[in-house]
Parts: sequence; C-alpha cells; structure tokens
Amino acid sequence: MQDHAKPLDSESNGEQNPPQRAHQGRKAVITRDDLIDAALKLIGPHRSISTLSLREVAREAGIAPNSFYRHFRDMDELAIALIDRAGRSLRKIIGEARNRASPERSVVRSSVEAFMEQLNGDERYLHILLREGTVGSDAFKQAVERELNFFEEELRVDLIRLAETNNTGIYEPALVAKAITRLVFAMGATAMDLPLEKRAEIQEQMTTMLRMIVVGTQTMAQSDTIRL
Amino acid sequence: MQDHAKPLDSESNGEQNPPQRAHQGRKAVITRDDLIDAALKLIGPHRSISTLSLREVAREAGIAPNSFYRHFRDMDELAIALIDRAGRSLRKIIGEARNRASPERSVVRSSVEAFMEQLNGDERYLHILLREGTVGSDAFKQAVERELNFFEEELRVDLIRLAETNNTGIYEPALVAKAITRLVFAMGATAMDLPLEKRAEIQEQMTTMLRMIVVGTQTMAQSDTIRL
DNA sequence: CGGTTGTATATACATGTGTATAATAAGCCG
DNA sequence: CGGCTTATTATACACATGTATATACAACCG
Repeated sequence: MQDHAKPLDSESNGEQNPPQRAHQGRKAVITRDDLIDAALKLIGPHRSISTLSLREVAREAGIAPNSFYRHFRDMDELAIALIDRAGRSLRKIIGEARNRASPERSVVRSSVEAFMEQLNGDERYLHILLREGTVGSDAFKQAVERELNFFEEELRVDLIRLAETNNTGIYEPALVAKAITRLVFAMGATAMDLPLEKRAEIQEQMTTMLRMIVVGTQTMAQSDTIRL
Repeated sequence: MQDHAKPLDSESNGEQNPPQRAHQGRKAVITRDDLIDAALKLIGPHRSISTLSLREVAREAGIAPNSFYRHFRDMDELAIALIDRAGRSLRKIIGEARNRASPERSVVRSSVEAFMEQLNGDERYLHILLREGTVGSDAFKQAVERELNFFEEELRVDLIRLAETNNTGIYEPALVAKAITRLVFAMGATAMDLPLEKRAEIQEQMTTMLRMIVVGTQTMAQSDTIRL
C-alpha cells in the first residue's frame, strides 16, 4: 500500500490559502500543480491523457515514481484535476470574449471566434476538453461532462439576456445552449485534426449551424406566442 | 520483422469472394473477421478499443500472439477494420428505420428512434462509434470521420427528398445533415453513460434540438426565397 | 542536540507488452 | 512419397508499468 498522506497542504492548493501553520517535516519539493503541469507538457495533438503513465509524468516532473503518490492517488485523480483546470481556464477565456461582444458582434459569434482562436493557437487546455470526453474512467467522464455543463449554463444565461434585449423570443433556452455547446465541441474536435487552412471552412460551417439553431428557437418561440 | 504475408485470402474477406484457386499450404484456422469478433467481445461500456492489447485479442481469439500478425499489421489496423464494420452495420440499421418512415413519422424522428433503440440495447457497434471518435491514431480517427460522413451524406439526400415532397424549403442541406449527425452522436455519447431511465429524457432533448435545426433551415430557406 | 514528522528516493518484484527467431504442423502438387 | 508453401506455435528478450518496502533526507520543536 502507498501512503498518499494528506498533510501536503504547503502550496498544493493552486488558489486561496488561509494562514496555515508553519509546516512540519521536510519541505515538499513539488506540488500538485507542478505535476499537472508536467502532464500538460506531455499532452498534445497526438497524445491523450488516457495514454499517460504515472512514471512518465513523474519523470517529466523530475521526481521519483513513488513520490507521485504523495499528491494523487493515481493517474485518474490527476486527470480529473487537469480537466478541472482546463475547464476553468477556458471558461475564463470564453467569458472574456463574451464581454467583448456588442450588438453587432453577437455573443454567439464572438464566442465561436474566441473558441477557434484557442484551437488555432496550440492551446492544450482546449485540446484536452475536446478530445478526452468519451474515454476514461466514469469519474473522469463525469468531470468532463461537468465542465460542459458549466459552459452550457453560462451560455444559457447569456442567451436569455440577449433575447430580452433584442426582443426576440427564445424557445427552450437550456436546450439551445446545450445544442450549441455540444455542436461546437464536436465540430471543434474534428477541426483539431485538420490543417489550418481547412479550419476556416469549419468555422464558417459552425457559424451557419448555430444560426440555424438560433433562427429555429426564435421561430418556435414566435409560433408559440401566436398560438397562445 | 514479422511476416504479415498476404496469401491469407481464404475467407478473410467478410463479403463477396469470387472463384478463388484452391488454397495452398496449411489451412488458416482463423480469419480477420474472427479476430475482429474477439476484439468486439472485449469492448464494452468500460473498455475502449484503444486500451486493447494485441495479446489480449489473440488470447480471446484462442491463437498465439504472433499469429495475429498474419491478419493485421498491428492493433491499429484491426481497429480501423472494426470501425468499418461498425459503420456498415449501423448504417444498415438506420437505413431500414428510414425506410419505415412515413409522412407522419418523419425521417428524422424515426432515425433517432432507431438510434436510441440501438443504444438501449447493448449494441456494441454503436458504442464504438460513439466513443472512439476522438482518440487513437490519425488513420483511426479518419476512419471514424469517414463513417460519420457516410451518415451525413445519406441523411442529406433524405432531407432534400423530404423537403421537395413536403414543399418546405431547406437551407444548406449538407450542413443540416452534418449538424444533426454530430449532435446526435454527441448527445448519444453522453446518454451512453446514463442509466436507462434518464435516456428517455435525452432522447426528448435530442428531438427538440433537431426540430430547432429543421425549423431553422426551413425558415432561412423561406427568407432566402423572399429576398430573391 | 535528539526526536519527531513529513517527504523523497532507491531498490525490487511481479506482470504485461510487442515482437524477433526458430521450430513445427498441415495441406497441396508432382 | 518428398518438396513446397503457408499457418501456427513455442520460446525468448528487452522493456515499461504500477506499486510495496525500506531507507535516507530535511525541517521543525523542545
């Protein structure tokens, strides 16, 4: 059995850290975040999380294989933490893009632009979320699903706000948000494996698809109103 | 180096097989298809192709590990063949469902129904196509992509036919087909990991999403016409 | 200083993998 | 039959992996 002791509170938490009693025992030379970084370095267009080995990550991080256990129970736990981080990072980016949206540059369009920008830059966080959705442990898949739900929720709120502003109706906004999100991610996943020249085409296709959905929900909202 | 000799034409081709000279040398005890079957047995909701090992498949098929090379260069080649088979099988099923469609039971709806039926039955072919799309070698991903394109193409033809029959317009039918296909597969992938009770809900969501797309394309077709 | 505590490493082991090499087995032809 | 051809297996090797156990190391506390 491995130890996987808890103490390691030193700096492992990437975010806030209250007072904290001065530490006990040897100083940790590495943090959870460092390990996640190492894993991130190993991931690319041709390498997915599920194929990473514990030893490989440890090697990349410059620690002994067994030290890994001080930070994560196994690779699966690291993978989930990684998904978490990727999701947060990406939501922040898309969120910013959303705020840059204006009446002329719709929320949907500027989000898609930001999304494709990330894709075309070699942004690993996005790569991960795009392609790791369907393989791995149940816990892992749930983590990915959770991130997608976050995206959907934020989009849903925006869509409603937008519909009120522009005084267009919106039918089943939650479903609209879900459809858009899933479609963008699905199309993005295929775009990832395409040369840069072809990605512009995909982006255009994506935009048209989303417009169909938007037109659809608005039309359905109208005929709903009429019927009442 | 392995041999991976070609001769093995005995019965390896799952489909048509012309005259064929009486074979030479020892009779093959196993075929490519048998190996694919073995791999299929090992795959399930919690086991994906990419995690299968050559030895494992050979074991399941009851042959020595090295015999594998007589039939496939490596696991990747087998995986591609498997995708091929899964695609063919599934297209046949959906195709039949499509033909059962009538004016009241739209093509889209009955296809979705057939799709979910497959999902709820423990149909491995579908599981494979749903979840293996984004990981694996480039050749493998291309194989999956190819199957999706087949689905899209068949759907596209049907959509056009349908639009003419019902005299509704249709805007960018190819994109409509693509959007529908990708969305159904994406939603199906998440449904796969859900308990049966919740899948009905997903199916309903899926139907509404598709209706939005259809309404959208029709509306856009109309305003196109008007503008002319 | 020595004790205690938490961390990191070294070594080791069993297990699984892909595949090279060589031997064996089975079927046909002359 | 002997010879040829193809298929299958046996054995073996080098390598990577996860992890158990034990030991060394660093920091604090009294």
